[in-house]
Amino acid sequence: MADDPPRPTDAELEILTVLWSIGRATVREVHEVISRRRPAQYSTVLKFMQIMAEKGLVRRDETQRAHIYQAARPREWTQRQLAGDLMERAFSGSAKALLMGALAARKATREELAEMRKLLEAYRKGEK
Amino acid sequence: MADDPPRPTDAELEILTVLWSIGRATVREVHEVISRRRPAQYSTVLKFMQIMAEKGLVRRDETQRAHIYQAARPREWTQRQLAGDLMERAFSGSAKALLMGALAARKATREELAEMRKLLEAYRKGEK
DNA sequence: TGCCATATACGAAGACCTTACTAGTAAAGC
DNA sequence: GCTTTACTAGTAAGGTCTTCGTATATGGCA
Repeated sequence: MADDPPRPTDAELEILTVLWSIGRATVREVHEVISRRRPAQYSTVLKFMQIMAEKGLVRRDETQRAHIYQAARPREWTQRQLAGDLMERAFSGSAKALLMGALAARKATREELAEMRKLLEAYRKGEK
Repeated sequence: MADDPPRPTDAELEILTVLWSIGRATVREVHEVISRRRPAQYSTVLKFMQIMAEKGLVRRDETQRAHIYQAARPREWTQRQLAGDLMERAFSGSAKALLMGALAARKATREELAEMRKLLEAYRKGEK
């Protein structure tokens, strides 16, 4: 497996999010999704995706004229990196502190709280 | 109250962490703590703290020759911003997903898991 | 075969981030 | 008082991030 890609920037993360959600896609398709939310030039999105290919954040298939892109790492992998990085840098490595921050930022629903409790429970029983 | 300060950069967050831990401090004191961990020029730290003052991330008392700095916002406030921001951008607003990422990044101890469970419990009972 | 639509590639500007040197100034010590 | 020391401010270089205009290539179709 190749080297780990670097932490994505804000704009790069936005594109990765689109790729994770729709899977393999052309620049045009990604641009369409993004420009539905905010103004963005096609060439800007293209540029980002070229840079991301260089960085190893995405892989691309160039056999077609319109290159096909896909995220180089699954969503969960990147989420783990990002959560771990922030936990380290801003919460002195404490998952509990990070959880507190998240709950303070946006109140979770009763259901979400229950699911999280189940998650912790699973971890307690020697979950890997 | 003044405008919310922007999200701190990596280097800024490192300095804030020092300020939160030792409270009010001069550039020299902050520099000493940081250079104990990694090479860093005094003037670099100074420059950062000047920029942070402009951005509103820190406040400074200039009555002494050696200015006294302090974080403009408490640690918890900034942690809430950062957790909320990442939760929004990388976890589509799901606290549960963020928690999963954090747990996957670094296995929590049994005690930490228990404390987190208690935390969720408290939230369930209409905690503010 | 030549034109049009649509791709990619390239270049570049402007903001911000990181780092560090140096000039100038104020305090402190001799 | 004068020198040394310590601090701030200013300047600048080099890198990254974000944005976009434009040039160039390619495939399809009339």
